[in-house]
Order: sequence, then C-alpha cells, then structure tokens
Amino acid sequence: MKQRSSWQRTHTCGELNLAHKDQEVVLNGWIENHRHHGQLVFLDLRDRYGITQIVVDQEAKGTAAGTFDVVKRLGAEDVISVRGSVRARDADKVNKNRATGEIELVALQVTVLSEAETPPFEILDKVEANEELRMQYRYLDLRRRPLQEALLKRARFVTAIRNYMQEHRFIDIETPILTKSTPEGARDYLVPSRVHPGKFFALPQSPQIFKQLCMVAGLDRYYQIARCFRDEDLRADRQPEFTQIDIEMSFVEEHDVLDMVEGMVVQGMREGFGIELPQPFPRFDYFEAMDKYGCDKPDLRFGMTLVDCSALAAKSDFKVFKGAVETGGIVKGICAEGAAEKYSRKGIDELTTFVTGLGAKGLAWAKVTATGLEGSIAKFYEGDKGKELCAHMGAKAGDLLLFVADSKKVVHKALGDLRLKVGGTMGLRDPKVFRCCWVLNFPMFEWNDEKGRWQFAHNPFSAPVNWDVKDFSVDTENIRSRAYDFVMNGWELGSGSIRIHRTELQARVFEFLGISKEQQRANFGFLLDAYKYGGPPHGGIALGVDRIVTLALGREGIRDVIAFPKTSMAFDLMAEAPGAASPEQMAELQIASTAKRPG
RNA sequence: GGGGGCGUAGCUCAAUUGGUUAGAGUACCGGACUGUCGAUCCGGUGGUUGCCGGUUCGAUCCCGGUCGCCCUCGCCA
Repeated sequence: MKQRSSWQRTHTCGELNLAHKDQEVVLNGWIENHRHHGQLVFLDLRDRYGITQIVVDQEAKGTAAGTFDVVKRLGAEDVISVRGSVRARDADKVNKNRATGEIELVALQVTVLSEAETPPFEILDKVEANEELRMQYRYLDLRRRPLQEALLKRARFVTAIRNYMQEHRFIDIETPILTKSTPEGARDYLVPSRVHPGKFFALPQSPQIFKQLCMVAGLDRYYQIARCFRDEDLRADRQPEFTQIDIEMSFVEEHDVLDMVEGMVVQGMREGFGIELPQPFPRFDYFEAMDKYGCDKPDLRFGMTLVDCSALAAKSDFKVFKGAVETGGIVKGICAEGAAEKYSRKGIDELTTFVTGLGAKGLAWAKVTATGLEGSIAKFYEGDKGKELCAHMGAKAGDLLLFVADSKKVVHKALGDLRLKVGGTMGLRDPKVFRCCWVLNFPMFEWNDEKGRWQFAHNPFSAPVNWDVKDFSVDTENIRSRAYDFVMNGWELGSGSIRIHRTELQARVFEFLGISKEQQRANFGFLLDAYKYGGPPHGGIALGVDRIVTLALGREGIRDVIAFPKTSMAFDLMAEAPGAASPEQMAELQIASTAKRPG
C-alpha cells in the first residue's frame, strides 16, 4: 500500500466527472478564481490537468470546524488541499466549457499549503500582461494553459522523434558543449578556460564536426536532440540557444536521408500535434523552386506559381516588357484566382509600393473580365493578344494578373514575396494546413560582397553534385552542392547535405575559398586527419525543433514554445543573465573586461 | 550597426492645441449577498507619467540624450 499524507491528492483537477459521484476525494492546486456569496463560496482550483469547482457551504453537514474561516481568507494563486465529496451538478448549473463541468467538489476540509502574494499579472488563458513582464515572471506565465500546452506537445513531439530514431537503429550520442571556435559562420559564444590561461572554449553552433566524426568512427547512424548556440542578433524566430534534431547517416545518398527524415517528421507531427501531413513531400531542384515560387522555401499551401512570360513579352508593344527582355531580363507574372474584386485601384497601388520596396521598378497588372483585360497593360493586350496572355497564365474572368519585368533576381524576389502577400490576403495561407517539401541541389558557393570573395552557401563539408569537379573557380555560381532544405509552409525548418568524405576534395574546397593550410589545420585538422583513416560516404540533416513546434501550434514566435527564453537582446529577464563576474573570478580566469559600462 | 513601434496605478489602457486635483476597466482591501462559473452591488487604497536634461509662465504631451521591450534590415556558413 502506497503511503499518502492526508493532504495529498487522490485525483487531479482535470479528471473528476459523474463517474466519481459521491466519492470522497482530495485535490491539490492553485486558486484560479474565487466567488464569494456570503455564506457560500466557489473556488476554481487549477492544476496542470484542469480546473475543478470547489463549493464551500457554511451550512453543509460534515464540514470540518473552521473550514469556512480558512476559505474566507483565500485569494488568487494560494496553494491549497481540499478534501471533499464529489457532487453532480443540477442540469442548469453544468459548466459546458470545462471537462469537469458536470460535477463540483463540496469541501469537507480545506488546508492551505502555501499562501501567495497578489501576482504581478493575472494568470488567465488569455494574455493580458505584456511579454516583458511575463518573461520576468516566467514561472507565473508558465502556469497559463497555452504555455503548458506548448511544452506538453513539444515533449510529445520530441518523444515521438526519439521513438522513431530508436526504431530505425539511430544512436543518441551526446557531443561536447565545451568545444572549439570556428572562423566561418555565426559568432561563437566563448567560455574562458581557467587551466589554459588566455584560451577559450566555444559553445557549439551545431554538433556538425562531431557527428561526422561519429560516422568515421563507424557508428553508422547518429542522432541527438542537441542544444546549439549562436551569438547573432535575434528575431521572433531566433534565440541565442535553440534545439535541433541532429542526424547523420553513413553509406547513404540524398533519397535515403530524405525518406528517413520524411517518415520521422510525419510520425512526430502526428503523435506530437495530431497533424497528418500529406505524403510524399514534393522534391524541388533549387532552380525549379526559384523559377516557380521565387524563393528557396516555397509555401505549398497554395498555387499562384510564377509564370514566365518573357517570350510573349518580347513580341509585345509594351515597352517595359519588351525592353526588359531585350536587356537580358525576364518578365514573369502570377495569376491570383478570383482576386480582381478583392483589389481596388488603391489596393493595387499598395502592391506596387510593396514590390518597388523590393527593388522592382513597378508592377504591371490586369483584371480579367468576361470581355477582356482591364488595367495598366490592357491597351497592349486587346483582343487575341489578351486571350493569348490569359491562356498562358491560366487565367479566367475574375482573376487578377500581376507582372514584374526586371533582372531574374529582382523578379523572383518581388514576385515571390508578392505571391505570399496576395496569398495571405486571399486567405490561402491557413495556419491549420501543413504542406512540406524538399529543396535540393543548392548552389555550393555564394558571393560575399563585403568580403569580396566566395563563401560557402551551406557549410564547408557539403559535397558538390559533381564529385569530379576539377576547378571551383570555373563557373563558380553554377556549381551545385548536394545540400537540401526541409520546408514547411514557407519556413525553412531543416538543412543538410551529403558530405565530402575524402581529404583531397575537402582540401581543394578550402583552398578555393582561400583558407590556408594553416587555418585548415587549426580549425578542422582533426576532421581532415580522421578522413585519412577511412571516412565512409555520409550525409545528414539538422531540423529546428523550436520552429517546428511554433509552426505546428500556430504560435507567434519561438519564445512561445521555449520554457525559459531570452529577449531580443539575448537577456534573461528572470535570471538576469548574463551577469557580472566578480574580480576574483576574472582574475582566476586571467581575463579583463574592456567594457565601458561594466556589469 | 541601421530603421520603425512602444513605455502613464499591480495589470490593460485613456487623457483635446502644451493648461484646473492625470481618469476608466480590472486586480487588491473593506462591506452586502446561498448557485456562481470573467458573479453582482456599494465603498476604498493605489501615480517619481521608464530615467536624465532642455524649451516654456506651465510638459504625460514638444526637443535632445539614455535605459528597457517588441518588430525589422544587415547578420545568422
């Protein structure tokens, strides 16, 4: 027989119903609300599982002496234990908004476990206090149901992922948190070493190199729910520390990784959030995604794809169209189905302002009517020409056509963003609908204007699509890597690649980017050495847990799904971290601060 | 690092062109009330208008600086 103190609960605040009628039970919890009626008091008692109404009746039989005096003094957030009898409510007194609404607990005895001061904000499901205050008192904010629900579902999701990985022979391997700084990529968080004066550990931006070493070690399939750290400026979807599902597999090609991860995501979304994802996830070549959606993370909840109209534009009388093509640019359009009515002249002006803000010189448009086109380009597309354009765009009466003529880069940026904006306005981006896809074969390098040199587009270890590429300096911008992104609803949620597993090729990539032998040795020496002793072909991916959960739950930002987040200035308002180090600590670490405003 | 928004009672907000004693809802405290469930009714406490400085007879309001929070561009291989 388990021991239970008299104050300890027999049930939770979410589970009592008519089946427990007339039973004597004990509940523990926080007082969410209290309603005093003189000789009759109602308490809403809350715990993680729900809310149960407690009734304290001065005149009820069997109530312990003094109970009513205790209850009269109770207030919000006091922690109490209630021994009572479960009573069915009369039909007209049932609260249909609560799982426990058919019953109430008639108090026989009330014990105060902990008194609460008036909280700085009311603990209600609906957010009333501002986020700054809520972050300062995060432990109070976390009492709110929406936050608890996010943490619960996040945990269920991660558990589903772990189960899936376990089922597929992956080994959960912990990699170092105290590791080494690398020059490329994000700014590192540094940790001074006491026993190595003047030297610093870096917190990992990701376990990238270690997971590849796991492959060299022959561990074959690695995964980790890994904390990562990046000291860059923050956004609604970025925290200085965040969590990745990190995966690496040996002896694989792209489709092996993609198939495996696809199954994992489907299982995680189903078991974590009850979301069924349509399969298979479409797989786009990078340039195909850019051509059709104007971006490398397409939102597939709706169509409205970009249609190339350059050929039609070239023979047009419209100078803007014709001129763009003649000077090496392109003309593309989108067809917003049924949007003609939704956009007034003023609405279209706003769209024009929107695209000019993205670098476009203007926005050409036309509304399709039963008789032809209306709008800025109508006079160039009368009669058959108009019909030809509509046929090309797949447009029918009531649709709105929007065109941008410019360089390919500008057209894709402007129309890609415009597509999302118009799609949003037309209600095509339903937050309860989820569509995933893969984007493959990203460019291997990108030009860094500031530094005046090429740099990795993805990471230094991504293999080129063509293993035999002789010279990276030839046609550099068209060299593709075996890198892929996982995308859901227009969010990049994961990124990975098939890796380079041979020293020679890795060395040539570094060499091309002007990373000297010395730098290579200093930064990645142990990885390059490892490959000398037999590195298997391998590849992997990392998925952002915080972002997936945020998207699945339809929350505003990732702070909503992290128990103890930091502000956009990377400050923990509750713990007041970071904080000052004492002179003694600094001296022991042999470091000094040059900050103008210490502590 | 740049741009934008915000900062007034514990909380959410208001306050006319710069003008009397800075208001309301809610919370809290006190009172009434035996069927409420965002209880209701009556009364009350509660303010360095983020901070510093300037303009002015007079500043919540205008100006400069500063601190904090949020969004965003750069940044985040």
